[in-house]
Amino acid sequence: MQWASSLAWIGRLPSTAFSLKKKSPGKRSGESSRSGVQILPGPLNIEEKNMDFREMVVEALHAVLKDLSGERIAEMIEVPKQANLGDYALPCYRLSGIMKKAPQDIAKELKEKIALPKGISRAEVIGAYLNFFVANEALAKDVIKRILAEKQDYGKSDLLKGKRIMVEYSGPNTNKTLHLGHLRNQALGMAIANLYGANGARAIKANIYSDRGAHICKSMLAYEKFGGKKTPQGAHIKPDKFVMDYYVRYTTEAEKNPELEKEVQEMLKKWEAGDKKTIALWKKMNGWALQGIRQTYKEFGSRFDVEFYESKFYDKAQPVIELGLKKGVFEKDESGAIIAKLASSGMPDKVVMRADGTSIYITNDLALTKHKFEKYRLDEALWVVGNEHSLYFRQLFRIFELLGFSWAKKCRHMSYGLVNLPEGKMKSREGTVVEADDIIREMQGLAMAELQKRYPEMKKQELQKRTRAISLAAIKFFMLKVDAGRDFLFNPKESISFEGETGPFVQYSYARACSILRKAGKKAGAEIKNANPEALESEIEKKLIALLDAYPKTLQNCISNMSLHPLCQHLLELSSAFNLFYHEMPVLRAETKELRAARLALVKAAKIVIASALSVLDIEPIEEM
RNA sequence: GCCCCGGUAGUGUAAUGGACAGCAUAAGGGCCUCCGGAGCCUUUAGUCAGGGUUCGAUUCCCUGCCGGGGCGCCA
Repeated sequence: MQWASSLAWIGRLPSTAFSLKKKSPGKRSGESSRSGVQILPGPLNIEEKNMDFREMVVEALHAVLKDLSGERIAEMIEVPKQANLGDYALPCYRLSGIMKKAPQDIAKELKEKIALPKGISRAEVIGAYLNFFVANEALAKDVIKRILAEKQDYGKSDLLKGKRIMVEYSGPNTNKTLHLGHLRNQALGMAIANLYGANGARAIKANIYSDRGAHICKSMLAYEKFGGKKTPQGAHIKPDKFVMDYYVRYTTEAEKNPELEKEVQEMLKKWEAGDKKTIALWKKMNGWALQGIRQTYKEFGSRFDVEFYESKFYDKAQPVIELGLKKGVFEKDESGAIIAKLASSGMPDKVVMRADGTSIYITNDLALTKHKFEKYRLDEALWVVGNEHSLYFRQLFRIFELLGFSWAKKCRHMSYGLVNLPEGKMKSREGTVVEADDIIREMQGLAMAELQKRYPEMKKQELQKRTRAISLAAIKFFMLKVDAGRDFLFNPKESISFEGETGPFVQYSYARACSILRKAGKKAGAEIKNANPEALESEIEKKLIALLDAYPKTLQNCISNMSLHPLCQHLLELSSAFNLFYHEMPVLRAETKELRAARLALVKAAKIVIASALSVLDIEPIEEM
């Protein structure tokens, strides 16, 4: 949404390595001469090799619309929403503004003058659109051959080649268990890192443990007062949950006794001073929390290449603070607190260090971000953090700019909305939090029940393996299929029902494809190798092929918009199209040997693309459901 | 008070300013001697209100209404 225009160095993607770009250097879209656009019948000398159909259409149009740059034309080309309207279309409305003619007439004139390249079977005027139809055979052959040759690499690019991008996500507090919102965060973090990785970047997955500060002292204080010598092991409670119980205890006690707040501040001071007893308590409780949180990461499949701890960075900010004071970016106010003055940037001021000299959250980021860029030589740092912190990040990034750090412009906040539940709101500071562990367990239970119903004889090990894959797919896909910037409603029952727009639905389609290939027997490999995809002529097959063809474009769309949901939507369409194909078109018992081979090749291609897309989303494709 | 973000069928959601606003669920009607029915086909139903820009607005601008979030020592 508001971060859509980010990633400056990615910028607007050129329309698929458009080859005419070189021929019109420096000509920016929009400045092409208003008056002199004419339709000229032109000689056509289009090389067909290594050019996709879109480029062919653009070049053919460029030949008759010489006054418009190829880029400009490429911008105007659309893909019709209805398949029966063709594969590419040129809306002529904008041309009518330039050429002072009715758009319908322009479309007609273009149709007459244009020379169709091979591979484009026909052009048709429909309303004010000139629609192009790719020859079925050509598209089928091209797409399927390409997928079978490139395998998992199909659709991936080297757009981000050489870029080092750090994706920081999860960021748990070590006084609480992970909650439902963390699952969205982690699904997004892993998927965006995978997406960058698939397009050539070195994507570094990073975590920051917020393991010190006033909030941590609260659970420590409660344990000190009420915990005695209890341990998670003794109490048979998951260790992070055990720690959180004391945090909750603090909150209820503090309502009765506001004096506790002062004790917290005292404890924080002692902690920062390195008081032995306080540190020992902190180490003990923090160890418990980390142990429990990591267990949840393992369950959910969250992985990190680097782990940072606030406790190791909060006190490294002194040089940055001093630089800020020297440059006048920061000021000390009457109370002694250090303030970043941001009014001239149109933002509220921001306290960067408390009056008593202790650190707050931003103090850590001041030091850690510098460390990230210097040590990891990043081209971009991304923070996957909820959108309630968007002002915080605007302030943080602005401070970096004011301090004159060269990398200030390479910081991005990937924000996301709240996860709501049917029963009510999901907020981390209210009592109604839904714990990640509970959600995962609930989903596993439902997945397992479904599997046991279907396969009562299944062995325990296999059952557990599938349960895990399916339940995680249900959660992750549900989290990723909607626009990250928006709040959305997570409906456990719906995602568990395995009907509709769900991860398991996609997995099921994949399993069906695998099943066909398995049953095709040993000769299938040879059949596919020698297959002639041009035999695929039905509308159903064509639709499926078109979606396979559009996959690379969807991936690029995801990168330029920093979003994952278009990929999920594409995957749903692809799965639906595959299921329809599966239902209507016999493969193993196809009418002819040629058709059988061609359809096997199509199934293989669909299988490859589904698996590849799922792996970007960090969802496991399974051969059997 | 100021700032940011939302408002699309009963419900959940999609749509670089373009064709008939897609999809899923729910509700109704169909399809298993046939490669896995966790599937497929089909019917009903929607852009908060009012202005503006545009050939064209769910999309951009303004106003209002409703909802969410944020605003110097909480993460």
